[in-house]
Amino acid sequence: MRSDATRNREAILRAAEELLASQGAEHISLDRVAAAAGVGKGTLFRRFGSRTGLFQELLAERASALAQAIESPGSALGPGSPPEERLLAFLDELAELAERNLALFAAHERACAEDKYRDPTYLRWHAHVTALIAEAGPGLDAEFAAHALLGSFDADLARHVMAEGGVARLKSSVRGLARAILA
Amino acid sequence: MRSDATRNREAILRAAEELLASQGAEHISLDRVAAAAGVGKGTLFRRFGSRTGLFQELLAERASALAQAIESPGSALGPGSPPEERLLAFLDELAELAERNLALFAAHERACAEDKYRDPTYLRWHAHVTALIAEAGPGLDAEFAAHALLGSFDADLARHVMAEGGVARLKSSVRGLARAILA
DNA sequence: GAGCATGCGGACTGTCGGTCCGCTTCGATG
DNA sequence: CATCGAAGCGGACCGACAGTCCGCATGCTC
Repeated sequence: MRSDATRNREAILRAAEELLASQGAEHISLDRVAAAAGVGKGTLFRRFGSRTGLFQELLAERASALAQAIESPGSALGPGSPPEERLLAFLDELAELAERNLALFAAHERACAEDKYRDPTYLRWHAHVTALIAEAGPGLDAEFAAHALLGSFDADLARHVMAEGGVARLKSSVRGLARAILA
Repeated sequence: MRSDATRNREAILRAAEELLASQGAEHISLDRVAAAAGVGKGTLFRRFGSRTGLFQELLAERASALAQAIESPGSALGPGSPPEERLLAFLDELAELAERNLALFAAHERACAEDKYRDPTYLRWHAHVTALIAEAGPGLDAEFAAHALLGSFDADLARHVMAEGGVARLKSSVRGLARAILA
């Protein structure tokens, strides 16, 4: 990749973040993002392919720390801890992530409306949760339960829950659901 | 309402259903619905206000039998039965409804993307499920748990689950989740 | 059958995602 | 440093679509 391309890529991602932060998830058109990045629309599309691609990459970026934490031993999240603990810790982190990136979550959902289950970040999360549920071994459809659990972080639901009670309520409600599933 | 208005209203709803059945949820533009109904676009908008309004009414129509069943005593669904039984019966019915109306569910979701929690049909379902969970009385955030449970009927998730195992799997997975929540 | 509220239709508008292509810039090579 | 091809750029352009508007038609009431 040429150096100007790299620079533009970064500019676009930062512009998108800034618009999400300042305007919320609605009314973020790609024209606007391109303009804010000081870049032509063609450039945006060459880099990211589509609206979907842009928000997927943005989410992947924001989720990368968590993705790493999942795989490195030494915390409650990582391999080595009992599955129950890992799951609860993971969900807590996800709640934090959702709180800090509600607008991004919303925009991402909107952009991935078709093929919601083909987003790489979501797939990783889902595989992780499914594995943990299966490992903890209740007699449930683990794959399904994982989807249901991750559904808690649907942007609208999360916003609604946090509107009364903040992240604390989101975390504790999700933990309650997770415990019920594991029991 | 004038008689031609009533007739057109019906024609629009039937045309929308037919397009959903024949084309799936994507690419159903309101122009197309109006054309298929043999009606001008203005008529459609005067009747239903917006895309959202159209699909909300269509869903309400399809859900009306269930809405009635919920309130009339005499079946497992109705008042008089123990909350657990009522909940499971309700979810079974919802699964049937979802199976028969997958495309409508999808279109409805798309159309209600903003304000998903302001749809009257969803609100009724949610109130019902919340009440039943609260009545069965586990130490859970009933409102939240109801959203999570209803999330099972997200069109994409339902399709995905039914792709391997049909309604039977959807029903049993949802029942499993519901039992876990009530336990 | 006259008068009018109600309703009709479809041309029109503004917005947006995505494409296209002639021009520019980067950076490898000698 | 000069050359040159490949990589990248930008923004005019396109097609689709939700939603509006208004002059005309139609059903209803008296």
